Amino acid sequence: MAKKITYNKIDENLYEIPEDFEKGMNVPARFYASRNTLGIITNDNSLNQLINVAKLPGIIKYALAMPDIHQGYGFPIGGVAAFDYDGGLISPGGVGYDINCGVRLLKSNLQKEEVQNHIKDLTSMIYYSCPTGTGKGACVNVSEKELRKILQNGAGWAVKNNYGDSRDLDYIEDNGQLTADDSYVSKRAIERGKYQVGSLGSGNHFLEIGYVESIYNRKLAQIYGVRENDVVVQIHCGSRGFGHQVCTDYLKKLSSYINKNNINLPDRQLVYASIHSEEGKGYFNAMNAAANYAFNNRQVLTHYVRRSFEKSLKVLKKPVHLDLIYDITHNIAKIESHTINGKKKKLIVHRKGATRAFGPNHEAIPDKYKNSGQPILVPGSMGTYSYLLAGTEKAMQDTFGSSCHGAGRTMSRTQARKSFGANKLILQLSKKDIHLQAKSKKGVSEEAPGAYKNVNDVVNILNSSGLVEKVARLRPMAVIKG
DNA sequence: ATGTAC
Repeated sequence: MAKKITYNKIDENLYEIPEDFEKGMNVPARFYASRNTLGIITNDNSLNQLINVAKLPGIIKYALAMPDIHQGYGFPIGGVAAFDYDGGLISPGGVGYDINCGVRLLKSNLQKEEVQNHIKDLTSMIYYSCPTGTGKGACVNVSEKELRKILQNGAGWAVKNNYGDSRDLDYIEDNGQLTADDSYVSKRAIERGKYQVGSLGSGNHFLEIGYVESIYNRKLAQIYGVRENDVVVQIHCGSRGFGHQVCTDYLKKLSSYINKNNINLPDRQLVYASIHSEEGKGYFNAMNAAANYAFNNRQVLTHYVRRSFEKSLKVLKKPVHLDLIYDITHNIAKIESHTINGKKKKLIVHRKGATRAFGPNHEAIPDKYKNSGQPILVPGSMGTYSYLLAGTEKAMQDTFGSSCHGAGRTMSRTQARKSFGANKLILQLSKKDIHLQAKSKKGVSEEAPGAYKNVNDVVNILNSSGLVEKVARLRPMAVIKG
């Protein structure tokens, strides 16, 4: 029986497991929770995983967990961990299998009332032009040569090949391109990647048409360009089989590195390497290549969503366009500079099921949003609300400029399948005027809102902690799932 | 998350 985890209350919604709680911890472990979510969080293995992360060498300040934390591979999902760049620790478990899983938000020039009567046709048009589900299926099949260009150029590949506008790139985290040497990618990953360029995938990935239901902050909403009743689209997907293969490949390579260097790990799933070693450099480059694959994936899907809107809504007899508000990543490790004890320090920040949430005036934020902080997109569970938030200076100080990525599971996929029937869920959504088009019933059951925390709670925890500013809330009209 | 088992 594992020993009971004890923690101190630091602030209204912030708890800390002290450094002396368990031998080997280098820093305390901190997690954001409310009275409501505390019981859920302590119910799985995620806090033990967070304690193990706190034992890794070179970790800075604390191992952090956002309010959507749940158990993952090695590191908890909803976790943030920053490591000293000189020590150079990088770990695939701190990123996850779905490298650069992320979400983008598009805003149309249409109002809810204009789209409502055509929602089923529109959804169907998108569903048949954007492949969903596991396995092969792509908007565009590419040769190895073209795939390698995607791995190097990210979303820039899509724009260059007429899947989007060059302005789109300004509104993607890191402009949709990270530096990557694709020679570190395995042949097998390349093979899997060729047939999934422009595909949604399955699991919690989705494509959603919705509208701006309420505005919390008029000034910020104006800067981001959203008003009540505006029709919006969210695309949530990642690097598909390509990223999965990269993770698999490097877990194996880094496991050999751990053995070769006689490193003791708190958990075998926490394999890592120094980014300055050949193995670590390899993972970093392959991970960035997968991130580029995902950025490009979301960009190609955007193109087909735009074409579907134009075709399906011809009846409106007006030009229809969708502008990208922002595209944000959920699963990645990045080299960033942060102020630690008054001094600028180069860090490797792992965000797994967590997003970047930079505050106002950060150099990485597009000019248009400079004064408002970075847009943060928090999709809720299927058929519930999603949020548009803004990063704050407090997030820079307390969480290395990070926020949560969603509602966060409370139930395993298996448990959810046993607990919720797909037909009943579809009916429940339809009663709320939400149209669902899904490839598999299994997927629908696994994604039942009852298997997730309440996204309103999660967002309010971060808001009351000062880490995010609430800008707007989105309500779904139609959801496409794998 | 994932050719849900190399």
